Amino acid sequence: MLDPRLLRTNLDEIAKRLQIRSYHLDVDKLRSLESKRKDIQTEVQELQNLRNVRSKNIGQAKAKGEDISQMLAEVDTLGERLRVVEVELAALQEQLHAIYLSIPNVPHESVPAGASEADNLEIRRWGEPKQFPYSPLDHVDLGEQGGWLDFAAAAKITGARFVVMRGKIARMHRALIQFMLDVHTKEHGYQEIYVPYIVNSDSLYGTCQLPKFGEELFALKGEQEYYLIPTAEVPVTNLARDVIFEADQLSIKYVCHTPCFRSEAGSYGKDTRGMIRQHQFEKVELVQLVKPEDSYAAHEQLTRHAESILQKLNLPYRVVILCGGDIGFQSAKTHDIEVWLPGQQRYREISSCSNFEDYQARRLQARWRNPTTGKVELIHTINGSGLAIGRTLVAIMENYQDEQGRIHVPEVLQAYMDGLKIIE
RNA sequence: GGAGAGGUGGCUGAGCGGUUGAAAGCGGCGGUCUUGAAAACCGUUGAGGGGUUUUCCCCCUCCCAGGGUUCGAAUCCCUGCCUCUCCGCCA
Repeated sequence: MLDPRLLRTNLDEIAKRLQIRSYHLDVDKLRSLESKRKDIQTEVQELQNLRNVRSKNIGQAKAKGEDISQMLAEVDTLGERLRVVEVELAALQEQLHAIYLSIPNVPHESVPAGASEADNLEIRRWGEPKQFPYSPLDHVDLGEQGGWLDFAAAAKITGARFVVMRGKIARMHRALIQFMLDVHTKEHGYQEIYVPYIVNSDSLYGTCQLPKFGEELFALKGEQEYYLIPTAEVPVTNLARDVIFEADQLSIKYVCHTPCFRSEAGSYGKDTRGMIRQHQFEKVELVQLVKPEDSYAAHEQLTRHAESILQKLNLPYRVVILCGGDIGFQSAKTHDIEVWLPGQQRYREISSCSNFEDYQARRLQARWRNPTTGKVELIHTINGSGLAIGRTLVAIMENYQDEQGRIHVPEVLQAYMDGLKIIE
């Protein structure tokens, strides 16, 4: 959520900056609602004040043993009038709040304009896509041929967009999780954290999956309103909800492996083949909670941390800045890391690293005590995948295949697989 | 699942329905004292919002959450959530 005070004072400028993501802010409507709000709120507060003063007087008179029936009569109609305007104010504030929740974050000045993926700005490339002397297979063919990936079995057990993995590939999938957690904890200074995979709706509002993106979530049946997490971002970032940090506690760096569950509503017909887009997948997530002044340096650093995994696995990739039309709702700036997939002959997203500035923190009421101002202020939140496990497995299978359909194990993973060099 | 107890400020912990946003203690911050530190003493110390072109002041809201009773609720009544103790069950 954006700062309501800023929306009041700098409305035109915010509207202008939101145009970069092709978002139209109804400035006139907001202005008129705000001025109505101000009038009614003033009236409510004046009436409340009157009530408080009179009630206090009644109390004092009663204590002295005076007759209070006259005073009670005076206060008679006040409550009714107050109730009416209070209801009116609540309705108005709810309306305003709903609008505030529907306004996306203001993009950082370095975010390029653009309508779609095609306008994203490539900022660097690492590694060279390998030239195969034959036509390389994609992971689906490789996986089914080797008996490692079984989409039919998953479809029987559950349905579309699930997978069953077997044998050494299942083992490598597990190894990837251990490997990434080790790198981020030992080399990058993240604290490993284990969290619930089921969350309540407060948490989803906190990180802005609700109310706008509820159709992406799997809700659980039962007495409680519970949801499966779509990403570790939800439970991990919500650790900061309603917390006021001391300056010396920041920055906080968490790394967390969880499964992720996404309904993928609205992506019908997209990536229907293979493991690229599943309802259930594993991810190692990086989350940083930082002081505002540190957030862009931290965002860059976190992106590099995610990249380092691909470098260690020797997988070619590129990094792009998402343009205004492609950037996520709550993000001020997002780097996508895209890995080279020989089976598709193109770069595909394997990590998305975003700086939300104070947009999430405002919803979460995640704050810190700023010693220079002496005030309680919002922190900045940053997160990114480090990396998506399923897609990493796909990238390894496709990049490390040989002509016999075998998969060579990347060197850094061999220690996690009893020294195994080739999966066949 | 059954039976009890409880949720108050950074922490501990008071709080007959009426100057209680909340006693007291601890902690934090500032000061006095000291060569320095400790101790002692003095002062100060919650959050959110609105008004006011505003380092001054005024007002409103918040004592788990949501409803209700009342002129007036931290205090009374309902519902929910959470925590603790005991019993049962269980990976």
